[in-house]
Formats: sequence, structure tokens, C-alpha cells
Amino acid sequence: MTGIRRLAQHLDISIGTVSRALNGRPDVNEETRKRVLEAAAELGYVPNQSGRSLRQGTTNIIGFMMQTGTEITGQGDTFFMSVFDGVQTVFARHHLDLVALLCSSEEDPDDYLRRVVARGFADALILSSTQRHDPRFEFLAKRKIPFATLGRSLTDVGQPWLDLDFEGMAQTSIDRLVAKGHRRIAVTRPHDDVNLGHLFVDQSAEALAAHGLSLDLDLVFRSTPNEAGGYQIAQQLLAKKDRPTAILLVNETIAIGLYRGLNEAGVKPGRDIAIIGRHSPQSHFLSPSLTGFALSRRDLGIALAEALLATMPAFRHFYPDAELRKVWREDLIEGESDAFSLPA
Amino acid sequence: MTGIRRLAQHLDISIGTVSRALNGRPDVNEETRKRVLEAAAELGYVPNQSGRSLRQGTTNIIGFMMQTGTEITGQGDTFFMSVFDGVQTVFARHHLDLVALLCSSEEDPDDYLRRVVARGFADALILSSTQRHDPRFEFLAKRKIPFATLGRSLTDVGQPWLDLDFEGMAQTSIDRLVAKGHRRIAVTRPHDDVNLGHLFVDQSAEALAAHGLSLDLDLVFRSTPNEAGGYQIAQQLLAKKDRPTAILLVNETIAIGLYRGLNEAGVKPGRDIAIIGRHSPQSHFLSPSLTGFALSRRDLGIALAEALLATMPAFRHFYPDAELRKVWREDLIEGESDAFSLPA
DNA sequence: TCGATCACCGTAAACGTTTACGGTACTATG
DNA sequence: CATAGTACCGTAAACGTTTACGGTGATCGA
Repeated sequence: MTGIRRLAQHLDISIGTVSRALNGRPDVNEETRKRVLEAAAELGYVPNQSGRSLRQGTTNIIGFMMQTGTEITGQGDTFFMSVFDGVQTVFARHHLDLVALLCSSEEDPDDYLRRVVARGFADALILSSTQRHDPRFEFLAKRKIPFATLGRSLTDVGQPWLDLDFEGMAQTSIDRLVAKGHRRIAVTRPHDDVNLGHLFVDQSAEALAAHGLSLDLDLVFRSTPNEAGGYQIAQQLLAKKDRPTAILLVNETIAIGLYRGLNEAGVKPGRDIAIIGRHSPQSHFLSPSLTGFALSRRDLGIALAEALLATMPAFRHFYPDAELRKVWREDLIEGESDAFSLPA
Repeated sequence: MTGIRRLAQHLDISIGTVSRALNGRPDVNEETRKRVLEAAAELGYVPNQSGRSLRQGTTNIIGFMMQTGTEITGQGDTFFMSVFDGVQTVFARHHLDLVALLCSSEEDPDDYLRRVVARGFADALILSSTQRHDPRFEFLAKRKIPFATLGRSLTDVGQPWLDLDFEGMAQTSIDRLVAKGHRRIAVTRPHDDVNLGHLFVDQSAEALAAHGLSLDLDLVFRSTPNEAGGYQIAQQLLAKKDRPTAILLVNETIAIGLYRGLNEAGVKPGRDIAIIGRHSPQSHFLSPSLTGFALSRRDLGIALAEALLATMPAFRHFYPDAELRKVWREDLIEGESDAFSLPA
């Protein structure tokens, strides 16, 4: 005798009534509903998830897929932890649980996703590390699994997405640097085909063109999106005969390695080279302080969750006017790393 | 017509045989097994997890519980990602899936755990952020849920654990500093009741006592285990009239904030104060370079997973001589941050 | 008084698996 | 040839829920 049956026996009513009472169905006496809820709390009854989802075809779980090979994500634990926290505050309102689906670095992400979906793991998914062309989108769309992505892609199946405003950052940065007299400006991008790299570089080139300048392809640095990558960029930068006077960083973490590499060579940000990057908890402690873009990760998570739910029939009416696709603006925080101007 | 039934109809055999074939049961003709496997691959059949776990009472999922409030984790940026990767390489051998169970900062961890267990989410669990007294352990033991923990606790229900060698680090650090002539040595610890703080401080005091010195309680700094906490410690350190000549950092990330705070005041590590900390990907880029302890997080994850499986009846025989409880040694990497000696 | 409506509740089927049990055809053994 | 054993396979029950359906007693209107 187990689960709901035990509870029903204890109350001397049928399991159907117990289930209805717990699930807030209208056709049950308020008096008995109260008794059921009390008994459930007393006995510590929680519906078995397997039974429930087998019957309903729904799991009340939303999966956030991420790769555990850290070089790939380019974001750290704390980035996602903060985003998760925002996502969860929304999901909690609907009794949905967020779990992180961890794809090992040894497994193909597409295969992993297929497996997750086929097993009926989650009702909906959030994807990160979106590729410029991402086959996962088409797969999920075909299976009619609701999903949202953190990051745009050229693959478009109508899914909601949130993304950071890489174009805006490129535009603002270029304008700012050009106004300070810079002409040779370098940009960075991740080494792989992640979409944000394309957006950032393309917009940088466009912004430069608007000023009558062009982006020197020799000044587009690819690196792994972590501290080591930043250090490598410093080496490449220092090795250039005609060194650029400024550099744009698309990733949050490489600033740390870059600072270190430059520092070893006696090249000081804000005096010998201008740097504009993106802020993270760590970057606030760089010296000289970094000029860079910052955002509320928690708010980002909230918006992402709401965009996802707005596409799910069961929750759509809660979010009638959610923004399904949004470029998330970041604020520029002025620091010392681009403090100087060049002579005209 | 769905799932296994469709597959069976397609092959014109019974669902029982299909199931047996897929699950590697002996009483099925190898010829038909081959046909079944081929058809399954062709049709992309994957057993529905709800049906399977309802029947078997097992989910093939191992949950790694963590809190999404980032200050709580207290580890470096990609600490967990690396550990996960190690854990997964072990689990993959047994067709187990690792998911991160994310407890929102707004929910009580004990409640969350109760809910997860009652719902029958995972076959086993890994817990982090272990408290000095941790009621979760007793709860899981009573429910007979296998689990392992990343971190020791005074609560002992016989579960396997792995932990970092905080005592060893304290001992080595103190010995090293005393040999260099230091007498006033400060130590840090997390602000909350996480167990490692006690271990570290206690052992530091003991090591000092062995040298005829005592730990000044005024030199035990509590902080949030992140960059901001390190910055605060710098402020407190600088405000002391009789400033300590050395400081031990138990956390990986606070070094960054501490460096920044000291740097602002013109206090240079390795010249004006000795620092021994712990390494993370970020800390490799501090300047002057940090003297600190380092470990392979991936190996740690592997050991943790093996310890857990060694306690589960279904997998025990794969790991007959796994170390169920282990203090994980870290190697000291010499840097410049404690380079100087004091006059005798 | 009778039928209709209503509030509430019990019954049983269904979700997709796994597996105990029994059955069939074939082989081996005497 | 009879029997026992073996290899393989089909049948159906079970896991814990939810929910469509029908049933009961009470209330109400005519």
C-alpha cells in the first residue's frame, strides 16, 4: 500500500477524490479537500513523479542544457548560477522545477539532446551555447518541444530567444574609441562557431566603416573564451609590429588573462592601450579598472523564463505580452582602461 | 500505437521480447536481438523514462544538488563544471545521467531535498555545500537513498565523502610561513557554517601551537567566499593597527579581491605581506603570482562518482576497492606572493 | 409527487514499461 | 518412443498516478 492509495485508505475515501483534492479540481467538497491536504502534509505525501508524468505526459520539469566542457561555454559557474536564480523565481510560481542537463564534453550535443527528448525528460528546454547554425533547433521544432535559447542563431524556427546586445556593444565601443582618436582597433571573438562572434565582429566592421575606417582582418583575434585565451591574445598583440591602440573584448573573462599578459610586458591598460570589455564579478577587481558593459544576470534569467512560458499553451495566458525575442541592453561602466585620448 | 508497442508491431513480435532484447536479457535469440536493435536505431526508439522508472522504481539519474545563490557555492568560476565533467565520465560507463538539481536561493535546501526525494527524481544524490551539522544526511540515510558528499561534516551516517585537504593546507602553510619568520598570521574562513571553515581554522591554530604560537582570534577573518569578500578582507586588514605579516586564504576566489584591495593601498603581496591561497583558473593570472594549492577538479569528480557507485548495490562490484572517504591532497605551487622572509 | 438539476464521490481505464509465468517447439537422453 | 531438458517467446500483471464516466443522494421547481 503506497502513495496516494495509502493516503486514501487513511482518510477512508477513494483515491480519485484524493487526487482531485490535491490537484485543485472543482468537483470536490471544500471540507474534504482540507482534510486531504492536512493528511498529505502530515504523512509527507508527495505524488510520485513517474506515475504522474506517465499519465499526464508532462513532467513539470524544464531542462537547461549546458556543456560541462568549460572552454566551450565561455561562461563560468557564477554566470549561470545567477541566471538560474532568475529563471527559477519565475518557474516557482508555476510549480515547475529547473534542472541543468549536463552534456559531457565527450558526448555529441545533438545526440545528447535527442536522448533527453526521447526519454521524455522535460516539458521544455532552454539552450545555451547557440551555434551560428544550430541543428538542435530544427530537431526540437519537429518534435514540437517548446524551447527558448540564450543566444540568437541563423537557424530560425520561430523559437523565443534572448541575447545580449553584441551589436550595440560593438557600436558604442567603436564610436567611443574613434572619438578618442583611435584608428587601429582590434577585436576579439571566440575560436568556435558560436554565433555571437559573428555578430560582434560584423557590427564592429560596420561601425568602423561609418567612420570611414575599415576593420583590419589581421586584428581579429580568436581565442578560447577564458583567462588563458586572454593571455594568448596579449602575446599576439605584443608581437605585432604595428600594434593597435585599442582592443574590444567580447568575452567576460579574457580581460583577466589579457591584463596579466600586458602587465608582464609593462604595457598598461588606459595608458599604453585602450581596452573595452565586459564586466563580471571578477573583472571589478582588475586594476586599472576596466571600462566595460554590465548586466543583471538575474533579470536576464527572469526574462528568459517568461519568454519560454509565453510560448507554452499551458502558461501562455500568464504572460500575454512577454517579449519573445529581445536583445538585452547592457550599460557601459566607465573605468580607467580606456582613459586616454590619442592626438589628432 | 506508441513506443515499444509500435516497435513490436513493426517487427511482428511481442513487446516482451522487444523489451528483453533491448535490456540485454539472456533468454532471447541473438538473431532477433539484432533485428530489434536495428529497428530501434532505425525508428529512433528510446524507452520512455516515466514508464520505465515507474515499473522499475529506478530512474538512472544521479542528482547533484546545488544552490543557485552564487555566494553560497564559494568555489571558483568553473569549479563545478570541471567536477561535473569528471563525474560524468564515470557515470557514462553505466548509462547513468547526471543532472544538476538547482535549489533556488528562495527555497529551504532541506525542503527542496525532501521534495526531490519524494518525487522519486534520482536514484542517488551528490551533495555539496555541506554544513558542519547537516540534517540532509540523516534524512537521506533514513530514506535509504545512496548519496555522497563533496565535503565532510560532523553529521556522520556512514556515507562516502570526498573533501579537500584543508588540514594539510593549513599545516603546510603555517609551517612554511613560520619558517620564513612570520609570527602574526591571519586566516580566513567563510561567513557561514560550512564545515571546511572550522577544519581550516582549527588546524591552523594547532599548527601554530606546535610552533609555540597561538592564533589570534582577532586575525580570523570571515567573509563571503567571493571576490567582494576578498576586497572586504583587504579593508579590514589595512585597518588593523598591528597588521599581520601573512594571511592564509581558504577560498579560491577571494585572492582576486584581496589583491585589488591591497593594491589600491600600495601594499604589495610578496613584499609587504605574505599570501598563501588556492589556485583557480583565474588566480593564475594574478600578479605577483600567487603561492597556493592546486588540484585537478576533473580527477576529483571521477573519484567522487566512483565512491558513490561503490555504495550502490547495483554498481558496487565494479568498484571493489574504491576509496569511500578520502581527503584530497593538493599540491603547493610556489609563487611570488610569499617570497620574502622576515628578519629573525 | 415526480423529474430535473446539482454537488460530490467511487470505479476503472489508461499512460509505457518490465518481468514473472507459462507455453511451444525442438533437442538430447535413455 | 517417451521423457526430460532447453531455448525462445507471448501473455498479462504491476508500477502510481490522473481523469472520463457514471452513480448516489439531496435540493428544487412545477
